[in-house]
Amino acid sequence: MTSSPKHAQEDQTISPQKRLCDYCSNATALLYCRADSAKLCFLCDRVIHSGNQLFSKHARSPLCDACDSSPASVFCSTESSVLCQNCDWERHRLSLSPVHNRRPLEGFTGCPSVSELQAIVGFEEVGHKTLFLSNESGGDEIDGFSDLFVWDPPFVVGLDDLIGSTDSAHDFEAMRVPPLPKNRNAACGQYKEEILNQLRHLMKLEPNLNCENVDAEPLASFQSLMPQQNEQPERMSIGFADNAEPIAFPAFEANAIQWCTDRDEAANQLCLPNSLKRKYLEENPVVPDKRLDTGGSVSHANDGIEAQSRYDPTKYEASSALQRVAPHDLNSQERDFAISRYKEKRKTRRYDKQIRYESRKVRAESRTRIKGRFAKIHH
DNA sequence: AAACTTTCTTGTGGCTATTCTGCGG
DNA sequence: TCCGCAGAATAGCCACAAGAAAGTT
Repeated sequence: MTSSPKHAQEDQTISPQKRLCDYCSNATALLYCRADSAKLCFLCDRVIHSGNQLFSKHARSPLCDACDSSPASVFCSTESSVLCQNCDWERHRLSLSPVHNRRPLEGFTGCPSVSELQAIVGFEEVGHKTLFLSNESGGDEIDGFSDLFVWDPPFVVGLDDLIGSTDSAHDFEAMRVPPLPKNRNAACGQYKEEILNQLRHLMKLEPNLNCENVDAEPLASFQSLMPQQNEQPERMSIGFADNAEPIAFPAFEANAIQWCTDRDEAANQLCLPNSLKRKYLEENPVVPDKRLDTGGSVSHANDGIEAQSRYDPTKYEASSALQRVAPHDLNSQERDFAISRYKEKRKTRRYDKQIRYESRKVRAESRTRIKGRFAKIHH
């Protein structure tokens, strides 16, 4: 490890001016709403997205600690930062030690209560009482919660680990049950204090603002959406592979928080509009490297489910990524770089067809056709 | 600057023709 | 090694509402 959290924080220039809430232009923005293309503080997020059921469907994510302008999708516990995919890539690509502890970050929709917001940003074990106590004492106890944000990622044996195993960077303990994180969702990045401050502020206003009767059973609405803990070792062992069975999410309910991850259908419908994903993929420097990306036979791999059934993408991609880049052509650093890039790219890959506009799909399905082609409708 | 109108571009699914792949003679 | 066949995979076509962009008031 070349960059400790402290070091990372020194590198990080926290700039409140850049993070001003787009709505009130006053508070520090902590969330990003893709649908609104807006940076928002907790309060404005609440105000805006409790307005009606349609708005409440907007998927929000933590704001990237690095660029302050994009939705974060990765939490790096080594740097204690939440990062968007671009920044995550930039940072960890250049890092000489690519084994920072990172994990996908989950967004949310709906109109979360303070309790749920606590859970979302990783303060679920803090509790209301402690939150107020912390407030009364000026918030200096924030560091007292620091252990809540520590999560030692488990050593597990997955394909990715095996790919990188030749550099003997890992000491595998096959079959070892990974320790569960103290606070699975702790991912508040560099703005812990601001998050706590705004949570406290929200809590004071909660009786007036609460758009749901969730506090009767705080957290219940989204805890039920979380993977069972006893599933975690298995999920971990597959390294969040894209071809993993998606989590079965309940149907969307306007006021229920929906956890979004990159690996399930809900994520692609709620978290990141396909247009944005496409745009991101086009702009993201992660993607274009001819040596890795121009496998002709792979070019249609994301066209449909059929493609998925044709081969095991994990096995194929892993082996082909290494085969196409002949090992003897690369030194170990380049190889690590290529592999880490492959891993990053795989995180965002989807194999099922993505529908950008459901309304167009509905219309297309109901349109008259002649031999499969759309037919003119004569009025 | 905001509201409104017009023009241009995009995305959607079922079918078919074409291309690719594997196998046996 | 070449050829033919069968089956699988892929590309392209179609119309038009929705969305985006540009222009006007």
